[in-house]
Amino acid sequence: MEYSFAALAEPNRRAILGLLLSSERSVGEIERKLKLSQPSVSKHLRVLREAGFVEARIEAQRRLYRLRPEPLLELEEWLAPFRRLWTKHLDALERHLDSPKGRKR
Amino acid sequence: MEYSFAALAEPNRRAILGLLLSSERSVGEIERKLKLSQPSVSKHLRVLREAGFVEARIEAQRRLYRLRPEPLLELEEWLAPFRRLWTKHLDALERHLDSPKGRKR
DNA sequence: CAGGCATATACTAATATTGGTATATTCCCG
DNA sequence: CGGGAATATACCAATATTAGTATATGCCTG
Repeated sequence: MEYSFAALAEPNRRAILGLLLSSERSVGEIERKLKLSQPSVSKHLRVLREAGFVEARIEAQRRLYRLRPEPLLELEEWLAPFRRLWTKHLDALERHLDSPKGRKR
Repeated sequence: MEYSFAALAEPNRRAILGLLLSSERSVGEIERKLKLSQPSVSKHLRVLREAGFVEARIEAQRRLYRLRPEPLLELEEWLAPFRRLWTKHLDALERHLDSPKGRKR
């Protein structure tokens, strides 16, 4: 969890995840699609890999990267408690939380 | 969007959002609950404010901070396309999305 | 097996982020 | 109105992140 948000803070890394959404890709493909330098792509992929967002499959000299769901799922879970903020039933919910039991002080 | 992930990358800032989940809080309350220095809290709040995650209400010398849903909602939306990665009904879902109506291209 | 392709890594310089300390600002209250 | 409380900001030092350039590694193919 700690590394997930940091990994996603970089726009190019989010772009890479977006690319991988449709299919697995080699480093070179990512490089060309996003117009990044090869070392830059490799380094971003490393961060994403260490954070668990992607994994690589080796095919000859290529590395084919694909998404891994886990960290994204955790993101989803982190987000869950905040959903009530924009849920339609906000009013009823708040009234409930403001009831004697729900209050903190 | 650009600033959202960066803002969330910092653990103390996520902790602040967590605190605000239950109710609005003054800077001093946050400071005590999270055991952070006052300037540190103010600075994190600034980042959160500029990214749209919180807003402040002034009450005498206090600033009462509370959550704003917008950036979290955007996060949710950014996440949406990735949901299919962990959805149980993946197979059925894909078949549905591949049907004439659901297709993009 | 030599050359070339695909990818990773080391190193460096530039820039950004964070925490700390000191100070400024605003407002309340006696 | 003077002092103190609550918060913000400026400044600095330490550390982290990023892109770039050069180089290393591994694996095909002729």
